[in-house]
Parts: sequence; C-alpha cells; structure tokens
Amino acid sequence: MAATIKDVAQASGVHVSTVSRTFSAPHLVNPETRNRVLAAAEDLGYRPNRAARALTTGRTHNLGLIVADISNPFFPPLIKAAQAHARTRDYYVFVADTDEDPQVEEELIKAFTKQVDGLLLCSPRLSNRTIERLRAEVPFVVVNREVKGMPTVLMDVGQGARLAIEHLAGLGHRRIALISGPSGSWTSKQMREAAAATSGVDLVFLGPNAPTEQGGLAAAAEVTASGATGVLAYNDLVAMGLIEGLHERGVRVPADVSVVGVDDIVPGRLSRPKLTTVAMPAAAAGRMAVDLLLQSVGDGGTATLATLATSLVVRESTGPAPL
Amino acid sequence: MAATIKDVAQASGVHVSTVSRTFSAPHLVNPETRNRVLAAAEDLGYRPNRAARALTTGRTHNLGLIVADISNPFFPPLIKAAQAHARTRDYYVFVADTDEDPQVEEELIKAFTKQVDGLLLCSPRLSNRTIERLRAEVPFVVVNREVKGMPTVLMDVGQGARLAIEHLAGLGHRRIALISGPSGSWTSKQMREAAAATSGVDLVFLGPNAPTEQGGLAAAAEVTASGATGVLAYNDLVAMGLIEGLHERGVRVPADVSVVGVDDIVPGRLSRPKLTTVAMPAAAAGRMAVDLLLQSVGDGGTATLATLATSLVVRESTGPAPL
DNA sequence: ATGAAAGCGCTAACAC
DNA sequence: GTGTTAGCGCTTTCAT
Repeated sequence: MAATIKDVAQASGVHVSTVSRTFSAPHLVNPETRNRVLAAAEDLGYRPNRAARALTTGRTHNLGLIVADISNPFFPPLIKAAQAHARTRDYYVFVADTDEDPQVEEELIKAFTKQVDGLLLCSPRLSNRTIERLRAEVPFVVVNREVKGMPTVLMDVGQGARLAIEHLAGLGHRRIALISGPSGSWTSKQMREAAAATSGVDLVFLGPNAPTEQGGLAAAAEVTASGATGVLAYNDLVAMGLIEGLHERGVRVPADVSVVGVDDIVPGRLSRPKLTTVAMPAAAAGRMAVDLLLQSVGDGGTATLATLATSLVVRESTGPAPL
Repeated sequence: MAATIKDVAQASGVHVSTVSRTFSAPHLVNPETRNRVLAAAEDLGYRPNRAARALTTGRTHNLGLIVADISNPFFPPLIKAAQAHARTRDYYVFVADTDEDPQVEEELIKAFTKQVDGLLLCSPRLSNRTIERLRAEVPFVVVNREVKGMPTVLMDVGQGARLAIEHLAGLGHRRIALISGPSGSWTSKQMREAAAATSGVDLVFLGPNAPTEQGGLAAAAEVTASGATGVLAYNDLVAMGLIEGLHERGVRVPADVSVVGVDDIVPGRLSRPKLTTVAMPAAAAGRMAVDLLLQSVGDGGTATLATLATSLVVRESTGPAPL
C-alpha cells in the first residue's frame, strides 16, 4: 500500500493536519516541523492523493479534453498547446477520443465529471440541447462550434473561406467547387455562407463528405464532373485525398485544377504538391480554450466568445486557371 | 451543487446505503424500492461520484495512457483500439502527451496516480530505473520497450527489419542505409541488431535522428553521401521526410533509391510514392496492452511479455536497384 | 504553530 | 431487504 498522510504523521510525530498544511500551506508551519515532515514524507515515498484531496476541496486540478477524432492531425497541436498552457497554471489535461460517436461523447463527459474541474469540447458532435443539459454537471468550453450561452473558442473559417475564394478568383478560376464535411458541421455551414457572399464566381456545392482522406478521395469523381477548376475542401485531409483521387484520374494539380484546404496540418506542408490552405490557429485556440475554461471555473461561467483570425497560406496546390 | 447520494436517499425515503446498493448491486434491493430510488435519482440528475467511489473501493475504473508524441500518426490507432477495448471492460482511458520530455512524463505519471487503476506507457522516454521506481505507485504496462519484470507489449521490429532488408537485397540493393531514431530508442536498437545479423549486404548506420518528418528531411544529405541505394528508415514519418528531402535534391524514389519505413501509418498509404513499410500491429498492441494491464491490476502484476508479429507491406517506394 | 474533530461522497461489513 | 456504523485520504474550521 502507498503511504498515506497518516503514515507520515505518525512517522514524524505530528498530527495529520500538520502534514496536510506542510503540503498545501507550508508557510503556516514551523520550518523545523516542516522539515521533519518533509523528510518523513520523502522517506515513505508519500504523495498526496489527488482524488481524496479533490473530495474536500472540490478542485481536482485536472481538465478534460474531448475530441471527435484524435487521428486528425489538426488536433494534436491544439491538444499539446492546451496541455502545455494548462501546466503553467498547475493543471493537467487528460484527453479522450469519441471516435465521432455522440453516444460515446456523452458517456465520456459523464465519466470525466467530478474527475476534472472542466471540459474542453473540441468539435463536439452532440446536439446543442444535450450539451446544454450536460453543462449542469461540469463546466465546458466549446471549441469550433457555436453553442449559445457557453464559453466558446471559434476560428474564423468564414474569413478564411473568403480569402481562399478570392485567391482562386484572382488566379482566373471562374467555377469553384466547395466540398463540405459531415452534414451537421458548423464549419461547413460557415464556409458555405461565406462563399455564397462572394461575387463574380460560379459556386458548386459538393458533399456532405467524411472529413478524411477517404472522403476527399471519394469526392474526386464529383469534382471532375462538376467542371470546376478551383476547389475549396472542407479540410486538409479532404484536400489531400482529393488531390490523390484527381491524380489517379489523370487530372493534374494545380495545372488542371487548383485545390485549397483548411487547417494547415503538417502533412499538407510535406505533401506534393505542397498544399495551399487556410491556416487555423489551433495552438492559440487550445491556449485560449484553457484560459476561458479556467476563468469560467473560477467565476462560475461567463459566456465569453473568442474568435480567432485565420489566414491563407499559398503553396503549390493552386495556380492559374487553365485556358 | 450536483445531487449527492444523500439527496437521493432523502428524496426516496431510504438510507444512503440502499441508494448505494441500487447502483452497485441492484439485485440486492427490492425492485419496488429500487424503482423509487432510481426515479428520485433521475429526478435530481444524480450520478455517483466516481472519485468518491474510488476512495472506498480502491478502483477508479480509469486507465491512463501516456504517449511521447500524440501527433505521430502511429499512436492514434493504438489509442483508439485501447479505448474501445477498455470500454468493453467497463473502463475509460485518458490520454496524456509528454511531448518527448522525460520530466513531463514523470510528472504525468504522478498526476495520474490514484486517479487511474493502471497506466499504459507507450514508447516511454524515462530511464528503466525511473520506471521501476515509479512502478510502486501505480501498475504499468509498457508498450514498445523492454523493461525487465514488467508486463510488456512489444512489436517485433527486428523481424520486420529483417524482412525489409531481405526485400531490398532481393531487389538487388547491395548497400543499405539504416536511419535510426532518438539515441536511446529501444526500437532503433532492435533494428540495428537485426540488420547486423543479415548477410550479403553492405550496411551503413545513420543517425541518431528526430523520429519525425524533419528528421528524415535532415537525413537526406547523409543518405546521398552514403552511396546507399536502399534505405530502412526508423519510421514512416522519417521515411516520408527523407523521400521529400531526396526529391528536393533531384534524387528519385524508387528509381534512384528505395526507401522503406516502419509503422504503416495512414499518410504513408496516401503519399506519392506510396510507402513500402514494415506494418506494426498498433491496434492489436493497444488491445493487448489493456488486457495485460487489467490482468495485472487484478492479480497484482504478473510480468507477461507479449510480442506481436510484424509484416512487410510492399508498395511503391521500393524498386530494383539502379544499375 | 499545532491539535482535535467534522465532513467531502461513497461503500462495506455487520446487524436486524 | 434495509439500516447502522466505520472509514477511504484529505482539508478545514475551530480551539488551544
């Protein structure tokens, strides 16, 4: 059995409360006793039981992060940034993957409840109603989706989509296809609306599609059939899959069709052709989300909305429209 | 405040122990009372506090999974498989990323302690000695590394490396470069030893290298300088970076040099040329690790060693040696 | 500066 | 079948 506070108290000849103080309010205890306690603790390999501590304090100093698909390269930078940032605030973040399953997502939220002080919901697949209901159990901040009355971190894909389409239009493309993601996706909706607001180009909407390489691969046929020479894909994974699919059909990128992705994931920077993309500030979003969450944990939940700007990174997958 | 067991007891006119039983041993309570309790619980939105429960039972029904770099595509399938498998056993797994930092790794282990029943250490960067010491605090199973006296899941990279080199040799390559990973890597060592045991080829050892695309990119110069026409890279990421670096120098793959990776990550299946690679059974390893951990949690820790076979997947990045 | 005692939410004997 | 009583490991008044 691991040593408990009692063992340390006994070994150092003081009462448990003194041991407790030594760890949570060292300044309140006589340096001499403190050293004795510390020595005994060291000796026994004692570490405070965080779960037990949480039971009395109501604070676990843990944060949970729930993500739909950990294998999407978009998330790791967000996760890492969140973890690193939380650490500076003396918090740990534990991650769980829902595998895109709303039911699993709900279960995970419940499993996390009471073991964390708050939850980061990244691109949640749950309905707004469910999210609002679950909210009573544990503080949330939602990333990449708008849920009213809740702290939220958004990345301005609408702006990014606009940039991308202007870039394509500037290159002479007159017919542009938009490949959307999963049907309920907030991001897709934003992109669609932003695209619809631009003028001077012919828009065709394709999808819905799986937000993966497979989804992009599958969309290749539709794209060629659409007659579009420019494509804005739901995300980089889709864009890369699409490029592959186009390649298989003998369509060259960017000579025949230009494609731009969204996210700016690492593989897109190393693929051939290197992907032109709307860069999402994933790391900044992770940090911001932690900040909002900690703040909301502290004050009981102000519904701040943070919107982060996006930018366009032009690389090799876009070029002049064919004549 | 969320409802506690006491509230439910009060609301349903029974004692807390009865409420407790309705949740942890329903068959021991009269169906009638049970329903009354359940109704009250439902009504108050009560859910047992898992942390408090753990305090008395000693079982959290959580598992922790610690990984060096969550952005390496090798891990997500392992993580997902572990999670899914654990769920069937009524366990949840929470993930943390050490960012390749041993110090962070140790901190995370300590943070997890007492909040999980056991830990999955994937490709740990800690020294064996530290791992053995920390082991007293929480049960481990180690994946992708040999630590004596501890439950371990290994993938037989040695065998895979042999396969890869034979494949290359069969293609006529006489000079083969081996790009190793981080200096302390167990995997690198296995590969090196297996390679050294093969005959009939000229081996050159390159590295150590970062286990990432950047590492591969950086190794391109060494590879061309080495005069090798065949390369076995530490992992797929390195292989892909290398191919990119080779491409930048005008070296064609596989026409001029053949490269094989290790892992069989998804991006490698979609890159150009599609990567020939040693497939690691990541999902199976995840499931196996959970099994071993749960078993070791149950019986106090038998040090089973599971070694999973690897195989060679030949795709497009390898071809006949140039004349 | 330290001790005593109550209690966080829950389970687990042990009675009845 | 259900209530009673401890107690898990820790923090936190309140005394002293």
